[in-house]
Amino acid sequence: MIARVLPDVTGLDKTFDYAIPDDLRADVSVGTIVRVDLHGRRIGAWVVGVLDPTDAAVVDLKPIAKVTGHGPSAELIELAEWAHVRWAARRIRPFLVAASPKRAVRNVPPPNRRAIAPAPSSPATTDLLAAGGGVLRLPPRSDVLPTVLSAIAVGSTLVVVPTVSDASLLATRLRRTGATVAFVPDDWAAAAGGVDVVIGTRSAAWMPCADMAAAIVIDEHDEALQEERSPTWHARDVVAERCRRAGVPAVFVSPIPTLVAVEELAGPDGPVHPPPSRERSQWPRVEVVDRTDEDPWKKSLLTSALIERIRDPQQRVLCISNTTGRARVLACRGCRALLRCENCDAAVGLADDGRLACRRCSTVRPPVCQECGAGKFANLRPGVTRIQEELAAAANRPVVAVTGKDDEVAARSDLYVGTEAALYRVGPVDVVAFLEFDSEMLAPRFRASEQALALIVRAGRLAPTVMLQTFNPDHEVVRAASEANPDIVTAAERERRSMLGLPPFGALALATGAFSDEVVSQLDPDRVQVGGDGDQRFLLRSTDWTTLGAAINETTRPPGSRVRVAVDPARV
DNA sequence: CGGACAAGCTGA
DNA sequence: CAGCTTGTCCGG
Repeated sequence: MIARVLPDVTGLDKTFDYAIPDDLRADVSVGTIVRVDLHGRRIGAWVVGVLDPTDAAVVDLKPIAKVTGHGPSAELIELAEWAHVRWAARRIRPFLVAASPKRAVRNVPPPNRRAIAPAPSSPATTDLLAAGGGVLRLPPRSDVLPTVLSAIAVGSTLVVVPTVSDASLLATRLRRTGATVAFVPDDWAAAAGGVDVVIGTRSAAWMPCADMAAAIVIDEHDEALQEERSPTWHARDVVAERCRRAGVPAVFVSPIPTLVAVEELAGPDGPVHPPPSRERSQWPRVEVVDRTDEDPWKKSLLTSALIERIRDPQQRVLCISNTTGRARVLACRGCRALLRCENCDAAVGLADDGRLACRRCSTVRPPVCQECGAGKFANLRPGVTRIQEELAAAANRPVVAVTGKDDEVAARSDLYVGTEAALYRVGPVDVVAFLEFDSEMLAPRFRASEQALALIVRAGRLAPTVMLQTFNPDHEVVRAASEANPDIVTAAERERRSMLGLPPFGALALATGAFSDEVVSQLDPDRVQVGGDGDQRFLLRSTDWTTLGAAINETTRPPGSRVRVAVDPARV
């Protein structure tokens, strides 16, 4: 027999045929990780096909040198081939690396499943699984354990969770119920053998799950589910396609399902959710501080409502302020309106030439207020140090600045200030206050609304009360959060994106880096529309992901080019 | 990717 | 023309 092999070598995306020696015959099948001699060196490789000798024209084949161990199943190799078009990856290798064990796995243990399945406790999940899967909307402060237990009742379940800490916490709780758990990628072998639950972060989408009967993606809206390096694959989409191919139901759980999930993964009736009163009870209390009555250029970010909170020594408060690397937010001195793009409604900043420029759609207009025609503006964005000083003075207690670099917040305090990264560094508090929520909500990115709502969800898990200081109290994000009704954002997003042909109504990619212009010029204009977005920065649009990915993969890269293609970028 | 080999450049 | 660099090709 002959093994067709893909080398685990960067820059070599080509298959080679090797003879399978008789003594290795039983150990070699599609997915096996082997070592072979190629061009004078011994390299690792995946077996991607096993052929009959009559199929191969070549006679003189070298033998496989050694069998390293088990690797991704044939189904996952096919999924990798799909993903390489879906995310316009030049090579299949990164996906096979994601699907392979970190260390050689010689033996796969026998199945280890709990004899009696734990009682299902989420009827909604049971119904969704029976209906072939869908989207389950569970409020921020609810527990996902019943959902996973209901899935286990059906059979082996693959569970994807955005963060390591949440995944290991859930794994521990699942073990306590008596379920057998493989925490991947560490327990790759156990997962391949067969357990009740295979659980892990993003990469779990590529992990083995013997006799998979269901898959659950937790916090489908979370950006951590997308790989930030190219290829920018998204665990939600990988799991959806994997389950579709396997004929297995998948449930996507989130307090705020993305428009992509609602349109593509939910049933015709949309996401399944608890009755509004119950959903509302597990959302944080959202306190909207309307700043439109203030003088935006005179007043600091400390509103009277906030000062009242931080002066209360019983209250642990985390203040979130975005100061670094953000577009400036301007307000009109005449009518106090926030300056917005006339084309797409995003907040606009002052460009170097003195005109107003939108970073979302690149529309430029003269420095004139869209509401009253005045030409004088106030910059609404002070620095973080000043905020810290102001907070300390107003609260009359020390303020800890949570900076990006500290792993742990050193000083124990009850009053913190930081950027949104602080939401992942500070423990439970009483209040999370977004000092300038407009910079999140109106950020010049097409997913800004969903991302702003995600911040409220994150904050709502740290604190029972979330404060939003805003000049736009009627904005869809503010209303959705206060009313605990994510449909408000979904409806607005659906209208906007279907009009602009943005995902899920079209395919989008961002090409950056040296020689991007040369690569982009090769794209077939009938299939891909190219928009310039600055020097060596191009937005690529198409009708669907397959067309876009195939067209990008057909391009050739000139030597020395460092072109990065981000398909379905989270932040443009 | 990395080895092999060819073609091009340099200096004595 | 040896000795070195640079570029292109190819591997089973």
